[in-house]
Amino acid sequence: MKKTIYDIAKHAGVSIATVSRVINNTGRMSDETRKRILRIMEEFDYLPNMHASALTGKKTNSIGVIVPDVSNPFFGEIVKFIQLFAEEQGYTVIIGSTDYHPEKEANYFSLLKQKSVDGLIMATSVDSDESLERLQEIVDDNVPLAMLTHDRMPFPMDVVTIDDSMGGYIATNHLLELGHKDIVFVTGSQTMTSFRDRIKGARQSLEHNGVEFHESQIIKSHFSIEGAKEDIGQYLETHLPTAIFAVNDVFACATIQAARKRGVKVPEDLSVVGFDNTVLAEVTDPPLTTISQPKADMGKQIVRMLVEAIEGKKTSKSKIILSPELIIRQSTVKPEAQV
Amino acid sequence: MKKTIYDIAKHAGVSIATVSRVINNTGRMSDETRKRILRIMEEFDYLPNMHASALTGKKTNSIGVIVPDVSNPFFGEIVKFIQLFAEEQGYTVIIGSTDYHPEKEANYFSLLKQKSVDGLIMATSVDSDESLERLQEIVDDNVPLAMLTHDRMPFPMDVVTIDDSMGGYIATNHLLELGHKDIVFVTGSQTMTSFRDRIKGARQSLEHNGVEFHESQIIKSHFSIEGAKEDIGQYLETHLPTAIFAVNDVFACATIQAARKRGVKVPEDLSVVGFDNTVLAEVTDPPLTTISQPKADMGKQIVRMLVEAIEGKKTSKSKIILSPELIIRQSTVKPEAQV
DNA sequence: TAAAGTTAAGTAAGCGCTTACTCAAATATA
DNA sequence: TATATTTGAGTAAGCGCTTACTTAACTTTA
Repeated sequence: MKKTIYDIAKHAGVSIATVSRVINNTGRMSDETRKRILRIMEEFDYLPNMHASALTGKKTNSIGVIVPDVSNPFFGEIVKFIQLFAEEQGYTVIIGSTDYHPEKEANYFSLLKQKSVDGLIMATSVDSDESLERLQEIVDDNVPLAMLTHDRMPFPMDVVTIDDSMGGYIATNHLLELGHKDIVFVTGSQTMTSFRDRIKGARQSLEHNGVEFHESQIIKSHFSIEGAKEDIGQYLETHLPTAIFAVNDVFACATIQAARKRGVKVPEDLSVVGFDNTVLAEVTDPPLTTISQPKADMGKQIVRMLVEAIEGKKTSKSKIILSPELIIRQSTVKPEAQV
Repeated sequence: MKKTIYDIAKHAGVSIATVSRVINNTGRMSDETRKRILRIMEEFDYLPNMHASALTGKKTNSIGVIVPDVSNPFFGEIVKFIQLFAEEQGYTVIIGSTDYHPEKEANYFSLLKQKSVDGLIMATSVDSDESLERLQEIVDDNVPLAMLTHDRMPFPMDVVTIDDSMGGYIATNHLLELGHKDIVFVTGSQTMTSFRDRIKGARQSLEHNGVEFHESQIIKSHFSIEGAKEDIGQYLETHLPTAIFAVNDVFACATIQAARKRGVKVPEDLSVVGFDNTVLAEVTDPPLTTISQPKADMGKQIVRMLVEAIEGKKTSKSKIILSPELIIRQSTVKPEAQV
């Protein structure tokens, strides 16, 4: 039932070596033979057993992608683009979603090593000792690495990010320009370097504009939208700023909902800025002013770099920093306009 | 650098057969030997080469999952749950997103066959000849299949769905109970059996309530949110109903936006019901009345069934139909309340 | 036209593992 | 104590492929 290279060879009246040569398009051989073999492969619906070829050291044509959470639309969209471009280049994608758990991340590293992926894209902040140890093994195997949306490099690797710090800066600038002075920041796990940078940029903006900053202006929240609503809601009980900048759209949506639940109107009583420009920003009420990341471009660039590294067309590492963009919708207004 | 079973065997002073036995926990052997070998494997960070073991016919501990679009929050969430439960059972997940393209679907079947996945979960409607042909090969290999969210079975397989028809029914009933008579339905590709069933249920509800139905009450839209906005907007130019039932939340959000763009207010001028209860429904303006699918439960059940089939604990096929639930938010009101 | 070079294709080793078969030593049975 | 049985572990074939090496049949070259 199962077709092997032997079946093809037998039917073509050649040796398996010849068949292997046409599979890999290597060696010399008469055009006639090659065509005949191709025809027979077609006819038999023959697909080479990739475990056998991987065992001999060939590429597996697969790349691993590790993201914190596929169900976050930002990563959902990113993954979709990565998959699209990887496919164009003839690679399959194996996705791991870590739920922000370092152990899961470490497990994925082991797993992807076992699956012998040809390269690895990471969109998580790899910091746990366990993860780094596992990643080290992958590095030892000379598997190319690329990091997306983070700019920390535990090992030499290609990087694609946006300028998160600038993103935080322009978001905050936008609020300051509107006239807000009392701005609060919502962020998540501080291990996410992208979040840290966004906050850093925000603080720089405050500083440049001569507005003071206190640690108490930061809400550190949990990751689920429900958890975030809770955390933000509690904060709002004690202090109601005129504007909030959240480090991603999920938090921004949570902010809007937490505010609404307490009778605080967005944007009249509270302006909100998000980050990522996901579908959530388009759809939420009010539509969210947010910082856009060029997701398609990011996906394309990272796949391009990784594939070049895999195929040996590129030996040095590079870093691509794309620009974030402010998308003004209706969740931000001047504080004068507030009730 | 690379550790093989030979390295472990040599260091343990045993044959590779013995090492293999401890890896697979088979055969008999003194406790002492087993422990010693385990310790050495640990020390060497040894992971068996899965291509080698797959080559001998062992399971790969991976399952394929095919969805139409990972960036649709409904599938993003579903995939997340599938991944979670699969992992608990010791399986990796290889995800394919087809963008509703039959050729991509067919490609994924080939690919997953090559990767020799142990089982396959499909959340797409498999109809193209090409896809069915490729799927046939997978069936011939006795790979267990499970279908999610669809209830069409090109081959014998396990199924988990909700009762889509009932979902359409209760959504429409809700609108009728509010007093709407002029209801329009937004749907997508008719190859999606789930969409067809939702519309079917809607029509049944109309019929039971003595409300007439015309084909012109159906808007067939494209899949991207932008395309849908366009399609729905055009329809609204010619006819403005008092309520719209969209077969998923993405279409419902598109409806709200298309309406808003034309100055039609939701819910005052137009009530909207969605389907799926994704994060979009929570977040959109106004929050969406929608039909909820128990995604976590669906993910859990389908993984459970598939794994049981893979591990031979289950030979007959079964079908699990879960109940949809109406979640009333603020996008639906009585037409009397309309302007 | 004989020696040298090309060309098309075959032979066989090896990738890292599993497993049926084998075997010697230890233990049980009569 | 002689024989049968169990136990722990090794031997070697084979999974489906790739590829270095080899070979036989042609072509060139001088």
